[in-house]
Amino acid sequence: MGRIPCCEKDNVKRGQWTPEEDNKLSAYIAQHGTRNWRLIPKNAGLQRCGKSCRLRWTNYLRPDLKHGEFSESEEQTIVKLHSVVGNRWSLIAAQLPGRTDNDIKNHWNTKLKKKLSGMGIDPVTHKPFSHLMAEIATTLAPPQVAHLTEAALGCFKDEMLHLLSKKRVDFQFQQSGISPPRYDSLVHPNANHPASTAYNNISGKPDDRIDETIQKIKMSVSRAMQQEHEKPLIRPWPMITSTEETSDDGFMDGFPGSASGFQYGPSSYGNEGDISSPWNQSICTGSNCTGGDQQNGLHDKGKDRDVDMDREHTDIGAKTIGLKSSEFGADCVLWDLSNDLINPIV
DNA sequence: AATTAATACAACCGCACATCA
DNA sequence: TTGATGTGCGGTTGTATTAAT
Repeated sequence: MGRIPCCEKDNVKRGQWTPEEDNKLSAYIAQHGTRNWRLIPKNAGLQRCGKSCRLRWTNYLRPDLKHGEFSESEEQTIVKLHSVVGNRWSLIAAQLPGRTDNDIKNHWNTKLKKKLSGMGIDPVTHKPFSHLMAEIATTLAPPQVAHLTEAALGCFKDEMLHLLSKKRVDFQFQQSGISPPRYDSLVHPNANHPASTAYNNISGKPDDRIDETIQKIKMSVSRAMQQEHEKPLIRPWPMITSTEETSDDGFMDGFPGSASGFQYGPSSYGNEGDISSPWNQSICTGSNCTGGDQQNGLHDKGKDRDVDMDREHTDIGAKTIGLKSSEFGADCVLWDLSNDLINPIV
C-alpha cells in the first residue's frame, strides 16, 4: 500500500525555479498564507509539487532570509553547535536567524568540513586526527586495531594527498634545510607531461614521501600499542594537544584558525577534560551527550581546562602531535606533521 | 579558446513524526 | 484507535558557475 504521492509526478515541473514562478508563489503566499501546501501550487497557477513549493518558500523566498556569505561568527556558531548536536541542521539553524537548515548543511559540506580537515581536525568527532588514532591504538585488541588503523591511514593518506595538491609541502627537504620544490613542480614534475601528477609519477618523490610518512605513522601507532600492552589496561584517554603553546586559556594558539578568527581548541569544544569515555567526547550528539550543560543544549566550555599541560611533545621544525602520559610510561609520538599540513587550506 | 575539474548552491527524495477527523 | 494527510528533516543528487590546465 503505502501513502499516496503528494502530487502527480508526471504533471509537475521540476528543476530550477524561474523568476515568474517565484513571483507567483510569493504573491499567492502574501495573500493567502502557507496553509495546505498541496493546494498552493494549484491555486497559485504553478505546475509544481506542493512539497517543491514549500521548499522553495522556506529555503529561498521567505522574506526574512539572509542570502549573503556566512560571517565568521556564524561559522563559529555552526561549528560549535555541530560539535554538540551533530548533523541536526534544523537545531543549528534555529540559532542563526535568517539561515535555513539547507543553507547551513550546504555550507558545512562545502566549506567548513574542509576547513576543519585542513586544520587536522576530524569534522565528525571534532577531535584532532591524532586523538582518534590514539583511541584506536588504545581501545581495541590488536587484530581490530590493525584493520582500523589501516582504514584510518587510508583516509588520512587521501587527506594528505589533497593537501599536497594544494600547498607546497616537503618533508625531507625541510629537515635537510634545502628549500622545498615549488608546488607546481611537485604536482607536475615533468612539465612536458601534463597528465603526470604527484599521484602517478614514477620518479615519484612526493608519492614516496607520503608513503614514507604513512610508514612512520604505522610504526608509531604500533609502538604506542606495544607500550600500551606492556602495561595493565587502564584507559587513560590522554589529552593530546598540538604542541605549540596551549595557552593559559586553553586554546591552542598554534592552531591557525585562531588567527583567522576561527578558534578551535580544547576549551571551545565539548568536554575535552571529561576522560571517562572518549566516545562521549567524540560523538557528542543531543541524544548521547553527557555534557554537563546538555539541558540547555551547550556544554560548559569553560570548565575542564586544567588539562595536563605536561602532555605535550615538542619537536624542532615541525608540529608534533603526540601524547605523553604517565599511563603510557613514555612519550608516544604518533606522527609529525609539517606546519603546512595542519594549516587550513586557504 | 577549449576543455576539464572543482565548487557552491538549489532542489529532490524518502523517511519519520505530528495532527486531525 | 486508526488511517490519511501534512510537515520537518537529513541525505543525496543535479546543475550552474568558476578555476585550472
